[in-house]
Amino acid sequence: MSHSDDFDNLPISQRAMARPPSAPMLDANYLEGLNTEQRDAVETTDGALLVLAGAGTGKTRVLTTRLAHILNQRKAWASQTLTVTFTNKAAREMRERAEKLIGDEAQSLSWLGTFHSVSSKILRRHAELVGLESNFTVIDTDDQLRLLKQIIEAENIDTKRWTPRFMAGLIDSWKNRAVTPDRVPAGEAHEFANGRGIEIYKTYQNRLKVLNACDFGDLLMHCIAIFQNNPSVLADYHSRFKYILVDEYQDTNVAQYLWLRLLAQGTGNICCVGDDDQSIYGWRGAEVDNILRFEKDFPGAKVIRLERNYRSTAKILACASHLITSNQDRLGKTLHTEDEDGEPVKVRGIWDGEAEARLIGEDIESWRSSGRTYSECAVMVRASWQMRLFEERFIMLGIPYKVIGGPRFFERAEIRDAMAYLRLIRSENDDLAFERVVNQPKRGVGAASIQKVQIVAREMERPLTVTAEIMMRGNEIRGKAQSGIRTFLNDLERWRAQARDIEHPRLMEIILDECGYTDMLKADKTPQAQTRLENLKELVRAMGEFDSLNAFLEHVELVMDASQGNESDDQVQILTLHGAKGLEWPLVFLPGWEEEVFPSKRALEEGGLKSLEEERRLAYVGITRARERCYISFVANRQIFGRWQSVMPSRFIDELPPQHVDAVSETGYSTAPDGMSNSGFNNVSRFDEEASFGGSTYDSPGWKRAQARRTSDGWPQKKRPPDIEGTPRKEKMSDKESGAGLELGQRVFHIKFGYGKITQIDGTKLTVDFEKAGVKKVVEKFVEAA
DNA sequence: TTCTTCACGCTTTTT
DNA sequence: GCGTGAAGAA
Repeated sequence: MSHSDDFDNLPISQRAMARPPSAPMLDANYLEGLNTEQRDAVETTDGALLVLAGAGTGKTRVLTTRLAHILNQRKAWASQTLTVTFTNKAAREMRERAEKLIGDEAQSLSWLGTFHSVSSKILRRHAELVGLESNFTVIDTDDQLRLLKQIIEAENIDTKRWTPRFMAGLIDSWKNRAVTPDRVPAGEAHEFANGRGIEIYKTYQNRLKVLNACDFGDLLMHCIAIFQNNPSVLADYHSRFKYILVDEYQDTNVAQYLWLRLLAQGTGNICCVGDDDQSIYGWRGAEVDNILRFEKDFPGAKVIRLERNYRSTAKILACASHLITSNQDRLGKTLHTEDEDGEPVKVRGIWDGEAEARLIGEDIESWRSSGRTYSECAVMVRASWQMRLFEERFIMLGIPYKVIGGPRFFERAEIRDAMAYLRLIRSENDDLAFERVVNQPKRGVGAASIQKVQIVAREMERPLTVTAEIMMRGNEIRGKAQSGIRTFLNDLERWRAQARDIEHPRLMEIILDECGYTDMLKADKTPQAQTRLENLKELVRAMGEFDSLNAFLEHVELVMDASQGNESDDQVQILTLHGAKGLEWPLVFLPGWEEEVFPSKRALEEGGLKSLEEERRLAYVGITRARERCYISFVANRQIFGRWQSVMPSRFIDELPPQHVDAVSETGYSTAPDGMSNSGFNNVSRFDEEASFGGSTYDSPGWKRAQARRTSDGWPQKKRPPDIEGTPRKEKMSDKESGAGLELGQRVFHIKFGYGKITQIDGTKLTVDFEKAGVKKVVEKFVEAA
């Protein structure tokens, strides 16, 4: 992105001219307004430093000010600092804020970016060291899955039983831990098709090399390999990077940790900023351990805690802090504020999801009519399926809203198709792109014909495009497929020629029109076709912002988010808790706090205690997003995947400090059937009387339908297909019988009852003395060592 | 080859 | 409840 690359590469004389001695020192007033700890974190520039920055303690400010301070103190040129973030958004924000502090010099922060973009930049300089060319492509998940599917099928393994997705997950988890094919632990090798996973991993890596491609994990893996095997290259980066800054350190995985450690060995000047209580990406390989172990990994490291919160009212903060103390694995911080108490956090029990959406809609309307704005409100859910209800309700009420983090622009099918055409123009080696669009739009080239070409291509070791051309000449393909491939190849040839003297956005239009894609969408009368056409127009527009086709393609591969405009619109934000990190609103709604929804059922089944703690951190993140008001709610009945279920309030609700909470029943929770306890919620709202309101109160159609589906025990019928033998599946907590490996007197954890000590063992039956309930209970399942 | 039908399975998300 | 993906039918 930045053009003025490295000062390091300039002769000293030119460096001096590039930056005259009279360059104004920044006013030191950028340090003003920082508290003692923040200032300490900014000024401790040398050595290893861990900044434990709690929610709302000014983390980004410290990071950017620190960067400015290093430059201002003339400790390094901008190009000698390395700053890594996780998302493009965070990188963009850092750059913008740095620009405000140091002006144009921020342009020279050429090593500020995501782990992946920095890695890709490094890798392009040394690609030959790992057998790639410097113009390698970065493939995304979709291409990755199709590639894996081919490989697994070629190995004659049933792709239904051993899905490419599962294999992709394994490869991902290996790459997250920087595990190369020859280092896969024996135990994990058996997880896929009786140990053939390693073979597939190897073949996959080889295929990538042939395609001159990388997946996202490879960007880091290859860098690590280069550093480890080429001391001179590493030494070069050691002298280059005088200061290293890392954002969101709690989200680093093992590979990223190794990457950082290799680079930090040089000067030892590394500053990591993070918050162990906000680590919510364990499921994609993040290791909280990295932050917990920091002082061991970097001996002599200093740790600074930022505990003064500038965001939330005292009551909101008290709720969040109290909740998170239920977690065992933490470094421990005590957030405090000098803000006023504010309103207590409101906890509401509601009849069902529709009533919940109605109520929140009303709250937002009254917030708005009291002179506040929609954009000051956010609804944060655990899973994206929960968003639908709110969207429907907001549409009905005419509340403007915006869903954050919906389907990504560059992941839409039509955009990916268009991109595939461009990739084929760029390089005839792009087999994945060829497969994607030979028959898109339909040219009568079916699976059978494509397979024919693939077989020959493999034998000749040539790309599909070239092979197809040769087969055409040899008349080896007949019928519809013949003419289809013929026109496809001719078109490609023509477009390639045109690419040389036509502006690339115009070329895109020509391709889409001539290949029949536009016509195909125009003929399609479904409403989606219209939006697809508009998306393609947007793509053409976006291409105009880049100098060349290559520049555009390279950008898209790493920065998969289209910058969305009109941020200034006054809209309520609907987003997932994961999407909310780093953001804040005056008014925050946290609906859906029910057991098995939040904490999510899958998380508990698969990850046990570790996941439960992560879910709790998610709750913590949610509450701490609120500045002024926080509304938590749960329902008695919820439709999940179209099935009605009675649900229990989330355990997290009972973990809130009662003195800071205002608990209310809004819609007859107290009269809920199916033996639901009323949990002390006795108020009755107007919805209870107004069954005609349109939602599903007691005698609404929705409720009747739900009743009809219920079996005699009050639970919905479930169709449970028999488990297929051999189906890969992680061990569920619910399948784990207790007793195995547990001893008398051992401290254990139970998903429902919490911590306790085993007082008696009788086969699989354990008698456990639970700390919380203060009761002895006999339990058979859901127990694990604490 | 393409159209139709049936079964499955389904957090979270970035790069 | 909905979209995907594979097997069978035209």
